[in-house]
Amino acid sequence: MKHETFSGTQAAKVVAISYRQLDYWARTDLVRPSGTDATGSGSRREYTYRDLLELKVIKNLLDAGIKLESIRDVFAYMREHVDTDISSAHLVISGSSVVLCNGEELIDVLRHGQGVLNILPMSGVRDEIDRHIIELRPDLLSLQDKQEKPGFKAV
Amino acid sequence: MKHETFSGTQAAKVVAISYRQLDYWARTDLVRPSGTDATGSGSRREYTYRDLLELKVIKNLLDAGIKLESIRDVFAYMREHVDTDISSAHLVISGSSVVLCNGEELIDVLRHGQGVLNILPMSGVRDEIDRHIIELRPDLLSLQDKQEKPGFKAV
DNA sequence: GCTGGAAACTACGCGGGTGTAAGACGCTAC
DNA sequence: GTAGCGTCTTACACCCGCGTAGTTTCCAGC
Repeated sequence: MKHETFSGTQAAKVVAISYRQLDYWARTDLVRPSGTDATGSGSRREYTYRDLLELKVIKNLLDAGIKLESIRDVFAYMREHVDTDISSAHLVISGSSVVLCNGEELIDVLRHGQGVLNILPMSGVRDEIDRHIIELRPDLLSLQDKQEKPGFKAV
Repeated sequence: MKHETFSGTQAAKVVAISYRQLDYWARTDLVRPSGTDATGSGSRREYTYRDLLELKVIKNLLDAGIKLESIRDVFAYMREHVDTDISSAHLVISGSSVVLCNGEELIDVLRHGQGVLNILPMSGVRDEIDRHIIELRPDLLSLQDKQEKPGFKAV
């Protein structure tokens, strides 16, 4: 499969953020394009589908009122510990630790939770991304293949 | 029962926030002392036990990485819609709406949730507050009575 | 090789949420 | 009444997360 990538402005549109946000996040190492990074004025960033998933997760967390600072911690933690298919799980943030859960596990986490738990169902994230991509680029129906794994692992 | 109240500095210590935070929150109408409000330089704010619960909830949400702006929305919503005993329930924040749940309801909320859910078990909040109060003022063991209702209602 | 457009870069500014420091005020004790 | 202490108040400054605007660079099309 051809590595289908997205420019900065395209990525921003797909995940519904401003270009300035995307740019700021790239400069401050929150999410850099894993396709091609910027190499100076006039160069082009290339975001992969997997990047879009991360960006959308961030956008959802922001919309939920989570501070960007905390989101940075979450992703730092995730990049270290998490790497599996997340589509059917829930992302659970408790303080500085992050877990992926489904079903009974999730309930268990809730019963024992002492602090605030931030919970994001990941299935919705993938669906949303796919919808927006099709809207923006109907040619990319080849995305039906599931080759591209989302980038997180269960801890 | 004597309406036992707490000064600004005492309240700040009990909920483990800085005085500047407490002051800022009072000035910007997030949490004002329901005992006595400030009436100028040298006056004294009087916070009730119920106020302490609210402050502690805010502190926990902040620690979980929630933006103060969102917390303002949450409390605006709660003051309108919520008014029951929260000690045994979970505070669930989904976007701009807030609910109190326990057991099966909570699970249902999770299964149908599309956005991020912020979940705070309230039992821990009350316990934490009580512990810190006893630490600060061992004389107040009269707080064993449950006369003071927490200030939120189920929606 | 020139030109136009799209993207990345830079500079500047702003508002929110505090921290620090110092001043103003009321109350209690003497 | 005045000295001291605990508070509230005010002023100032800082950093983060962008928005706005203008500039620079690359690339495509001619």
